[in-house]
Amino acid sequence: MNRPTITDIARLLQLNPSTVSRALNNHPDVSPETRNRVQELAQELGYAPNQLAVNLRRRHSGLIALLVSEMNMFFNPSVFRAIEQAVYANGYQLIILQSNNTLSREQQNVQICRQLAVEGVLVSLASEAQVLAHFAPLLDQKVPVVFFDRVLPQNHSCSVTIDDVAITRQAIQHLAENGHRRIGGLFGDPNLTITRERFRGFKEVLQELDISFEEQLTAFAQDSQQGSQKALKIMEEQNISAFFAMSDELMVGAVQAIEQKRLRIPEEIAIIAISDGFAPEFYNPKITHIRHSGYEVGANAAKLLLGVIREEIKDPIHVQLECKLIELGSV
Amino acid sequence: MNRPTITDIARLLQLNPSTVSRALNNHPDVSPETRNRVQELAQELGYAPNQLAVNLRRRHSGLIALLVSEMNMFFNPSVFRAIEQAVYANGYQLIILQSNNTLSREQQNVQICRQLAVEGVLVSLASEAQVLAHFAPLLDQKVPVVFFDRVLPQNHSCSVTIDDVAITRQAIQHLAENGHRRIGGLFGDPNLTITRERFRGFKEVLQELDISFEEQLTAFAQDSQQGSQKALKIMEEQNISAFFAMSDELMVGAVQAIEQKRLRIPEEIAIIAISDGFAPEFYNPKITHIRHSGYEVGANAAKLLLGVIREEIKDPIHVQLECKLIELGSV
DNA sequence: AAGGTTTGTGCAAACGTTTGCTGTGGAAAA
DNA sequence: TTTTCCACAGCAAACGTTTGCACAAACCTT
Repeated sequence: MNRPTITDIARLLQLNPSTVSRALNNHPDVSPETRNRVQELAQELGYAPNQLAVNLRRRHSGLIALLVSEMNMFFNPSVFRAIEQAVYANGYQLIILQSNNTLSREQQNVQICRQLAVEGVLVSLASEAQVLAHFAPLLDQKVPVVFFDRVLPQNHSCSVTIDDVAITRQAIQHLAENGHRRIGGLFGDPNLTITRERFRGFKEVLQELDISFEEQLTAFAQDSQQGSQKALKIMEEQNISAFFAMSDELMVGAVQAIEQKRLRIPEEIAIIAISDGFAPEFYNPKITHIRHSGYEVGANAAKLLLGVIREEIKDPIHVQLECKLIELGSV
Repeated sequence: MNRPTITDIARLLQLNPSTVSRALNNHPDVSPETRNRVQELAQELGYAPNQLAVNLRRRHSGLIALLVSEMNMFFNPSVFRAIEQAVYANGYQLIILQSNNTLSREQQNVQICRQLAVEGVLVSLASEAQVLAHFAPLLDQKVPVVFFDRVLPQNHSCSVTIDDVAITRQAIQHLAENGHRRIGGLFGDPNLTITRERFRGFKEVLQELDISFEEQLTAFAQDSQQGSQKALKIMEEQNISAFFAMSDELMVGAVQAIEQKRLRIPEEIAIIAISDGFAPEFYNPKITHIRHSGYEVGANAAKLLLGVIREEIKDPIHVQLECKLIELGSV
């Protein structure tokens, strides 16, 4: 037999499908005897409800979507792990949609969310997205949306971020306390708010510390390889005693460049990064960093989303996570 | 108005829902004039088909499931990227289910696949899974399943793997050609077939090379940190001139240990690994490795699965990917 | 013993589509 | 003119559930 349905069970037991449905859902209206007969047969036939039909009838999908720019090995895996755990623990399924950092793909993904009637959406924006208009189809339908990590300031939904300026200040101050005054800065995609904010923080704190900001000591790079090249260039053309890397990817690039020049960390050049905490362990000495936990981000984003779905959260909440300085090596 | 349906459009245009459906699907039976009227109104109302209803009616879900043991930063991201791309390009949605390496969770995930009526399943087994019985509910319903990476030898579905013995031979031979005869071996979870095969290959090739196998030169570790500890122990207690690491994770662990002992690569100790190719770039000199491309694995697995779904592939195909030696530093 | 309440079950509609069949009007063919 | 055919649209069933309502039988009240 093909996959058995409620109707099959009803026919075999001379019952009405509705009774079978109630029996399977432990509805109090059905007699214990009938309930048992139904459940036993269901077990025997290996019955599993057709979730498609259930969802259609119940007008929800049990789906939560994760919209993410791309898979990368640094930040994402721990975010995913946290989200998947929370989503699973609450009986939802997670579907993952990538935008590859393009706006068009992000728009498509929003459409897909609508079509699948997802009940909530977690978003880390594509770098091309400079405005949130393309989320209107979801927001109009009151589909809960939570933005995390890569967000835009003007969003009216919940969000999970960190205080980029403060975190950068923390990093640079730590370098300054250790006597560094010529600090190279490695930054990511300048289209991202996180990049712009961290860059702004970088300039601000230098000013506070009475260090003049020199553009030639900074660089923007899209990936670790490019980061490595730009770090190399800075080291060759400028005189710096430390690097600040705004992400794991750029930290790796910087270390690569430093090792290529056969400089010792931290004696000849120091490095500090904003990091999820895993990659800094790869090296010896381990890299001092400000811990920006992807797991925490994911867990908080999921928690907010579930709160909004359950209507426990009515108004947008903007969570800013605390970030701690993790001293693993001297700088 | 709430999300508009086909029936809404039909009512507004004084048409039958079936005509609207056909118009939207460009069915030839509907006049160009009607088609235009329908499509214009649909556009105006922002109509998007309810995929739940479509799927129920069409008796398929448009879903492909990815069952994976856990998120880790090394192998998985590139596998995911490849799979997501292929799945998306073919109009399916990807849902991701983690087992956390437990059998019970993997069983649950199989049930979820059934309930959601997924049309295909890609599986990298949990380490606890020593038998494939729990996939019977899917296989009985003729749901296409493709196993990749972490597989069991007795599977009767398609699979994508590498020749673990051959690849290990390649690595060790390369070390031997460079004069290494005392080689430490770092291996992963011994419950996994890949681990056992690579370990077997390790022993076999040593024999072929007339090097006696010494158990104390090898270790099994679950993660990079444990790998690092065990590598340290081997270096301290034994006299070796090179390490073989069977995965990126263990390579990182080994390098960590080597750097901790302040040994130079490759002058004082060499290292070779089986790797996706990304992490070896972190270091300087870069790590020579056998390239086991996660992207290739994902792409091939997805291609096989789509082939089976489209019924282009009838009989189980077992793909064994070629792996190339990538010499980045001398060993 | 008549009325009221409870208990268990069935009926049918609904969720939003798709699709085989039927039916109509008009054009083309005889 | 009559027949044949075709283009177009509607009807209704189906996908597998859930659920409000109706209803019968059995059980309590007075």
